[in-house]
Amino acid sequence: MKITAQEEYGLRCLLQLAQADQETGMSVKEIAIREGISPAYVEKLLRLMAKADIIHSVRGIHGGYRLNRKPNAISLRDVVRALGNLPTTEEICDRHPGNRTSCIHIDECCIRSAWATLTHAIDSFMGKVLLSDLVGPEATVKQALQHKVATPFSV
Amino acid sequence: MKITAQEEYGLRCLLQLAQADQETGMSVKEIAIREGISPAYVEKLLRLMAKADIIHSVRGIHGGYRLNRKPNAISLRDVVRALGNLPTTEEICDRHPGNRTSCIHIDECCIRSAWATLTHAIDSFMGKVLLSDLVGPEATVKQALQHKVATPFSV
DNA sequence: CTAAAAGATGACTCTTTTGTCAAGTATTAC
DNA sequence: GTAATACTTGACAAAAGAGTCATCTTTTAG
Repeated sequence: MKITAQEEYGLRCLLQLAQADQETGMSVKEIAIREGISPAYVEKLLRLMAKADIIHSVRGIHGGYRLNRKPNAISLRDVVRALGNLPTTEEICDRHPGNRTSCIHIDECCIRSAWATLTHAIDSFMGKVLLSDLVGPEATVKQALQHKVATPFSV
Repeated sequence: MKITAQEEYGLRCLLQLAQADQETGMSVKEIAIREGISPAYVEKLLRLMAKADIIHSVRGIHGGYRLNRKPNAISLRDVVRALGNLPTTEEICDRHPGNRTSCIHIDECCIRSAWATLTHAIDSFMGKVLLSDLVGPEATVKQALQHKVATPFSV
C-alpha cells in the first residue's frame, strides 16, 4: 500500500498552481524551482494532469499551466486518478490472477472484500478532499481533513 | 496509491494457512497449487511473514508453515507491514525530497497533512481487520468489514 | 522576420519491484 | 544410513516505475 512518486510530486506541482495567480498561471520552470525537482519531470507530471482535464497549458512567451477549475472543484481523487491509480475492485482481481488465466477467487472471494472496502473508503475520503482544503497553514489544513475523514462512507 | 503484488499474494497465502488445520499447517507446494502461483514465490512471501513473526516454518517430511497466533490475533496491518510498507508520515517526506537534500516543505507542509491523515485512517482500519474476519462467505466478510471501516479514527 | 520563451513528444536510461532458479540444509520414514 | 520431502538462501532475470534528454512546435516581443 503505497503512495507513488508521481502522486506525491504531481500533487505538489498542482498545489503550486493552486497558489499561483489564476489568470497568469505558472511556468514549468518556476514550479520546478519552487519544488526542487527537474523541469523535465514537472512537465511530464503536468501533462498527465492536462490529459485528465485538471489543468491546461498555454504556449508562447507568457505561457505556462493554469487550473481548469477553481481549487474547490478539484479533488484529491481527481489528482490521484490522473497520476497513478487507485485500483477499483475489478482491477485488483484482474491484475493479480496468479499463473492462471483468471482470478482463482472468482466466486466467494474474501480478499476482494477486504481490498474493496479499503479502497472504497480511501476513494471516498479523497473525493472529499479538495485542493482548496490543502492550501493554508498546516494546522488549519489538518483540522479540516480530520473532520472529513471521520465518516468515510457518508458520501 | 496502490496495493503491491507482495501484499496481495502474501495475504492470499496467509489466508490459506488460516484455513488449514492449525496443527499440521500447510506446505508451500500445496499453497502454491491452491493459489495458482509458483512455489518459489510462495516460499519468498511466507519467508517475509516468518521474519515478521506472523508464521513459522517446520522442516522435514511433514513440514510446512503454521500460524504463530490464532487468526483473530493477526491483523491486516501486521500482514501489510511484513510484506510491503504503509509509509509513515516521516517516511513519505524522507522518500520524496526532490533534488534537495531534505524536504522542501519542512515547515508548514500541507501535503504532509493530507497523506498523514489518509495513511493514518488506512492504518487504523487495517489494524481492526483480522485474519478471522476474512475467512467465510463473502457476504458475511463484507458486512463485517463495512462495519469496521465506519469509524476509522475510533481506535 | 527573427529570436527568445515556453510547452510537446517520444525515446531512452536508471532504479525498484517481481518473480525465478539452483544449490543448499534439516527432518523423518524405512 | 539413505532417500524422500520440504524448508533456506542468495543470486539472478524480467518487468514496471521513475526520471532525463534531445528535438521538436507554438507564441509573442521587438
